[in-house]
Amino acid sequence: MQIIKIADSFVYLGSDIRLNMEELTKFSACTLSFHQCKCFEKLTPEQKKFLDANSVKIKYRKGEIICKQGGFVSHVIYLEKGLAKVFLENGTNALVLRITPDHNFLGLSSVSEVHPYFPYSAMTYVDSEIRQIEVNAFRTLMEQNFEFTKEVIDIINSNSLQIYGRFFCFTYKQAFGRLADILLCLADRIFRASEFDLPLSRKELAELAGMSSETVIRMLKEFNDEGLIRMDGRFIEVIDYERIKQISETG
Amino acid sequence: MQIIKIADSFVYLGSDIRLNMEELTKFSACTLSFHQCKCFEKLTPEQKKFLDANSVKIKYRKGEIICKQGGFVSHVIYLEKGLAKVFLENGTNALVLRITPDHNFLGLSSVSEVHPYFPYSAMTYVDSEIRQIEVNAFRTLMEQNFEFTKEVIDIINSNSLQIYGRFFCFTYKQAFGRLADILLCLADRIFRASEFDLPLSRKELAELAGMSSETVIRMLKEFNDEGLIRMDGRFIEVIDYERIKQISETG
DNA sequence: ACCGGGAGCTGATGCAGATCATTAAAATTG
DNA sequence: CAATTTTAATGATCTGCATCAGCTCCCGGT
Repeated sequence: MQIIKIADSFVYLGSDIRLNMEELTKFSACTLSFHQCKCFEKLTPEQKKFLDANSVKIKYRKGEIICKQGGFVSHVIYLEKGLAKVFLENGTNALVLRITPDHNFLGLSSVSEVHPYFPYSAMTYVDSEIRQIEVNAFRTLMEQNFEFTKEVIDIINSNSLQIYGRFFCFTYKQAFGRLADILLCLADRIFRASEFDLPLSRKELAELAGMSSETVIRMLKEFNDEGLIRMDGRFIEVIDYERIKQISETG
Repeated sequence: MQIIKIADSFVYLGSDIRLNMEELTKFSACTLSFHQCKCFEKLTPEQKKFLDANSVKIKYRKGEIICKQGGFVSHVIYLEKGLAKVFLENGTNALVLRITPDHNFLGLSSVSEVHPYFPYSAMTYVDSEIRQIEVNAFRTLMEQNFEFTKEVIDIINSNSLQIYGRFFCFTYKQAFGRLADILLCLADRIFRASEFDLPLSRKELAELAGMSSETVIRMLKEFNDEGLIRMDGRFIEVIDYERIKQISETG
C-alpha cells in the first residue's frame, strides 16, 4: 500500500498533471456525474433515525411526474430505485439537464431557502421508488453535521459541473458527437453493460441528445449500418466502443 | 408598510402563484443571477477578522487570466471590483458560463474538496480587484457558522440555476433572441443603465451570445437600423426596450 | 374485427447561421 | 510616424439539421 501511495504521489506531482488538465477539457453530453452519493454515510445512527422519521417512501410508475417546475418545494427527493430525468420546460420545449439512476438526489436546490419553488421538473423513465425527505429535517441535519453538509455541497457541485460540460457539448459538438456521448453514457454509467434494452422512446432519446427524433433515427441507423452498434427496436448493443468514443470526441 | 405587507401576502397566495410559475418558464441567456451575495454579513466581527487575515487582495489588468481550468485550487476567488467572465474551454472553443460584476464569487466550486482543480477559467474584461481567500480558512468559517454556509449554498444554487436557464436558451432560442437577452442583461444587470460603453469586442460579445462575430455584427446593425438600439462603435444605447424584450421572448 | 393513435422510419425541402474571403478602420508597436 | 496587428464590417457561399409529409407497424379500446 505504501509503495502505491508513493507512486501515486509522484505521478500526481509529475506528468499526470497535464493528463488531468486534458481530462478536464473533454466535455461530454453525458447526463450523469460519476460522483457517488456518500452523504448518508456521514450521519450518526441517531441522525439516520431522525431522517427515517422525517421521510416517506413512494412508488412511482413509469412516465409519472415526480416534481413540477414552479411548484412549491416541501421536501428533498432522493431516488431509491429506478431511473428518472430532470428537465427544464417552457411549454413548448423540454431540455433534459440530467438523468439519474438509483441512489441519487433529484435536485438538491430544495435545500436553499431562497428558492421555495422547484426550478425543474422530474419524471420517471421506469417504475421507481423515491424517498421524500422533509426539507426542514434535511436542513436540521445539515446544521448538526458539517461532514454531511460538505457531502451535500460536493453533490451539488458535481451535478453542476456535469451539466456545464453537457452545456458545452450542446453548444459546440454536432449531432453525431452528442449521440455518441449519450450511447457511451448509457453503456458506461446508466446500464453498466455493452448491451441494454432502452426504456426510452426515440423521441425521448432525441430529447436527451438535443436533436429531433428523425435525426436520432437516421444516425442510429447509420451507426448500425457501419457496425458501430447493433440495434433491434429498443435493444442496443455497443460493438465498436473505440470508434464511438472517437466520434464523441471529434464530433 | 403593514398594508403593503398584507397585500403582498394576499397576492402571494392568490393569483401570483401562477405568475411566478410563468416567470420560471422564461429562461434567459443572460449571464448573471440577481441573487445578492450576502454571506459575509453573516460573519461575526471575529470571523471577519479571521477572513481578512487569511485573504489577499490583488489587482488584475483588463484581459488577464484569473484562474485556469485544470489548475490547482488553493483559494476561493471573490471579485471586489471590475467585471470578469467564467468560461469553459477545450483548446478550440470557449463557452462563457457567466459574467460577474463586482461583489461576486468567481466560482464557488473550490469549496468542494473532491474537486481540487478549477473546473473553469476566469478572465477579466476590465481592470479589476479580486480577493483570494485561503480555501481552508473558508472551509473553517463554513464549519463554524451555519448561517454563512447556508448563504454560500444559496449562491452556488443561484449560479447553477442561472446557468441552466442559459443552457435552455442556447438550445432552443435562435440568435436574435439570444442577442436580445444579452443586451437586456447588460443594460439591466451589469451596467444598470440604458446606455453604456461596452468593454467587450464584437468577438467577445459573440462568445457571450453563443454565435459567430459576423452574425453579431449583422444583427446589431439590424437592431440599429430598425431603431431598437443606437450604436456607435462600442457605445450602445437601448432605445426600444419593449420590442427587444419581445424578441428575447419569442426568438 | 374495426378504428384510432402513437411510435418508428424514410425522403424531400428549406433555412438559420457558420464559414470564408475581402476590405476598411482603428489600435498597438517599435 | 510608419509598420504591423487587431477589430469591424459586408458580401458570397455552404451545410447541418429541423421541419414537413407520408408511410407502415403495432397496440389498446369499443
